[in-house]
Amino acid sequence: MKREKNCEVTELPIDHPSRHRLPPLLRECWMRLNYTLMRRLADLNLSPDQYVALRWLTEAIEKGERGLSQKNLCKLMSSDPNTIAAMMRRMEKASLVQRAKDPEDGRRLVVSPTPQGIGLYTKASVRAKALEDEALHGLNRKEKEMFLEDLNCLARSCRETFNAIKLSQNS
Amino acid sequence: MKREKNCEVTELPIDHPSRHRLPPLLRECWMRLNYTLMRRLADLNLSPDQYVALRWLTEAIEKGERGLSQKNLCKLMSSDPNTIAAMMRRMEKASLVQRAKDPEDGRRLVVSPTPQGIGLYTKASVRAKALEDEALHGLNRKEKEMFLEDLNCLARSCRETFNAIKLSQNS
DNA sequence: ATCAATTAGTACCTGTACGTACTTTATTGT
DNA sequence: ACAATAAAGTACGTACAGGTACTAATTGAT
Repeated sequence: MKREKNCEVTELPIDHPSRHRLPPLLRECWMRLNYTLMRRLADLNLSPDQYVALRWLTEAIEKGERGLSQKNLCKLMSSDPNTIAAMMRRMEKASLVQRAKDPEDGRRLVVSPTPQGIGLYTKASVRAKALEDEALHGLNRKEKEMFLEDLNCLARSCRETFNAIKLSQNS
Repeated sequence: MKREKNCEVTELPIDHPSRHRLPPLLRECWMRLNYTLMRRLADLNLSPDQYVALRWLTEAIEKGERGLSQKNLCKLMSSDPNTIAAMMRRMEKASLVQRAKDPEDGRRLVVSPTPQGIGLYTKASVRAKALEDEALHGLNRKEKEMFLEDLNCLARSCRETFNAIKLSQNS
């Protein structure tokens, strides 16, 4: 039965401009969704990012590949070599993944999930999928489909501006 | 004239499941949009998060308030007290904001932007808005409107699950 | 009026995002 | 064949995300 006594700012007014602007909405969705998943995976000692990495690695194994290079993980996770390297080091220490030099290319480290890592991924994926459904429960099937379509379109635009920057850096 | 010789994984296949799943799409949009803004604000020595903070602070001043408490900033930015405190400390050192004890409540620190901070925000906001338009250029006016509507709905769901977790923590 | 509970903020920790500068291994142009 | 280039990782630094544990100020219940 708690009340805000000195209610400075609690909720955004329904007509606040931020309700119609992309960056604040996107930020809020991502932050809260990520935070919620973090809390729901906390007992597994798995962060959302580590979960995503395990997903890509497990799928690669299922497709019959030996694993993924860290570079590949960077691209798939829209991340950065440094970030991935640090994460893989932690995950290797936690026995969730293994790393081995690629015999075909001595520069590459091929990362693969351990059985333990795959098991953890399986457990976590149930919760992650449930959360996704909860987040989208306000939209009906048709709306959901269109929304994801638009989001995909947005992702494409973001990829383009992103690539434009990345290319201009090597000049 | 660069080519990938050993093209392991470059682009996601057009029918990959990730193209229709919320978390990967949301992650990609947010990461890339944020990264792009970061690069475009780099010469101003302003991070995307600091830009967002300046936006809330400047708007508060324009509405005639003295500023915002750090707690308020937390809520508005869907962030965390620790994160905000550290950011405000950095921004105070950079003379972008001032902090003063609230005479009405000795616990609170009221943060307000300096003239310099407001000036920087004004410069940055032009670039931020341009980026937003670029990101959404693939959607027409009607689609854009509906998309933001749905995103708002998603944000509401995320707020609810988020609040559920926050409340259960104090029990 | 007092004392327990709540609230705002801090200190210090781990983990993620990304920058620059570097090593090692592969590839390419001549 | 060999020097220049490029690619994959790493080391180390700063900024953000959030945890626990703490201080100090305020509120509320008795």
